[in-house]
Amino acid sequence: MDQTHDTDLRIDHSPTTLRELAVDRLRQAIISGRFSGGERLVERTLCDQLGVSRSVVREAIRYLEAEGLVETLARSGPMVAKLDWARARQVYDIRGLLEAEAASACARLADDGVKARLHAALRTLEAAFTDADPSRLYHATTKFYEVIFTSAGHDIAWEIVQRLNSRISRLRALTLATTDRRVSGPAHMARICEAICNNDAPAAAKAVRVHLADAAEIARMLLEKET
Amino acid sequence: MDQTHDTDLRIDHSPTTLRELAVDRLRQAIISGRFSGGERLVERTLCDQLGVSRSVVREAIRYLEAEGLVETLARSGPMVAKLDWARARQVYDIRGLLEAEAASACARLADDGVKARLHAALRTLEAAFTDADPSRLYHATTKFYEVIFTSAGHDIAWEIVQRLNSRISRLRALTLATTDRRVSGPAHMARICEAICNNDAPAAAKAVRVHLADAAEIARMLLEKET
DNA sequence: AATGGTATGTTGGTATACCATATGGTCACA
DNA sequence: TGTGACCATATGGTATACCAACATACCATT
Repeated sequence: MDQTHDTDLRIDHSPTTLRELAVDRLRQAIISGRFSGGERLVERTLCDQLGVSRSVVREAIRYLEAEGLVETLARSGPMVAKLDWARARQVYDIRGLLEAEAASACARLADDGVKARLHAALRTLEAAFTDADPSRLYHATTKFYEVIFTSAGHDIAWEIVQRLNSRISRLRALTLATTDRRVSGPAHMARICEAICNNDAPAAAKAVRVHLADAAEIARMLLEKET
Repeated sequence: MDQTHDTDLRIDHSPTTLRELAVDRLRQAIISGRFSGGERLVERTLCDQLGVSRSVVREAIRYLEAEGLVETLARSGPMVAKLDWARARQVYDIRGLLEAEAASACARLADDGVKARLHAALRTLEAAFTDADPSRLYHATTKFYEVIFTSAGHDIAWEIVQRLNSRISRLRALTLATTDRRVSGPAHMARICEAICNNDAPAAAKAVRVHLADAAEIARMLLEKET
């Protein structure tokens, strides 16, 4: 709250380059399933679709390649990275480690401001769930975790989790949509929120692990069914 | 050993693109301290130094940017990412989680082949230590962990750890060099190796955590001393 | 039908041109 | 002397054109 005073009257220079836009668009297109796994990404086609030049497209692809969303085959060019259960399982395991740790730290540190933001995120999440709005639910879930990670000071872990999430984004969208079978989604989140608001670190970590184990189980069934 | 028969007379198509080479060179230059943290990376200068065109340099920079080694400021261009203790601490924490989990899994799964490779890696590590060869020590340590992660099937976690390691590479080189104060380096590794070879998962995880706590402590002192 | 050549498409690599912006300096003027 | 206008330079961002290598599909010859 003290250094904001410094940056307060700073001009919001936001020169969002074309490249950043292209990265976002492409990432979103992959995440949303617009491009399916294994699909080739032909540079010049993307130039037309995005309305930018090859330089921009190529640099965007390099970025997404380093993110793990795109893999470039030797002489065949870039394609959307494929996802099998062996890899997805690893992603869920790593998320479990990082998110449990973050929730634990958050529970130890949470003050009233954090708790308020967490409750707010939970409310929009529940609203999105009752409205059956997948996109809002997706973003609300992300926001919920963002509060946990950033208030715990785990910036880098949050970067990693976001990257992992975009890799399994299709699965994530599916699991979020499949939660009609159980009331798991918001119920799990509510338990996480409750544990953090009670400053109960072990309970928070446990609640996160339960939620992720559940999500991973749903993901496994989805993945093994479709192959 | 059986599929090598298939690929034996296969031409070793190594289409290492200029871009990959550029990425490796730049990464190595940053890791080795050739470019220090905060230093600007002027594109056209890099073109001359690397002997490639701007396209290649720019794409390489995008890759390293996504890796977290380079950050691009709004209208000032790319620069080598800086590292403070707040971020380094997070990196050590995350490494602790991932490496402990990997060592644990490795200890559960390790068969004779894994144990042999682990011992081999440990021997070259110890040799590099007695020879006081920092570069070999660095690579041997990396190799040691690579055996642990890959034999545990934690490919993705290994990717993440490697990325984190390149971020703190300067620190890592320093901590590896500073271990004359204690005999910690290879001694810790030996204990990790021993626990895994005894298939003692909890001991392996604990040994990893001890080693990392030690490394983090050295890193903290180094970082706070130089600022 | 098998073989060998050919055409096309895609990519990697490069060079170059143009524009916008930031920076720093110079110079005229108050 | 200080101030503001102005310009030159450096740099990043973007677009475009070109070429070579390679893979794939297709076609012709035997």
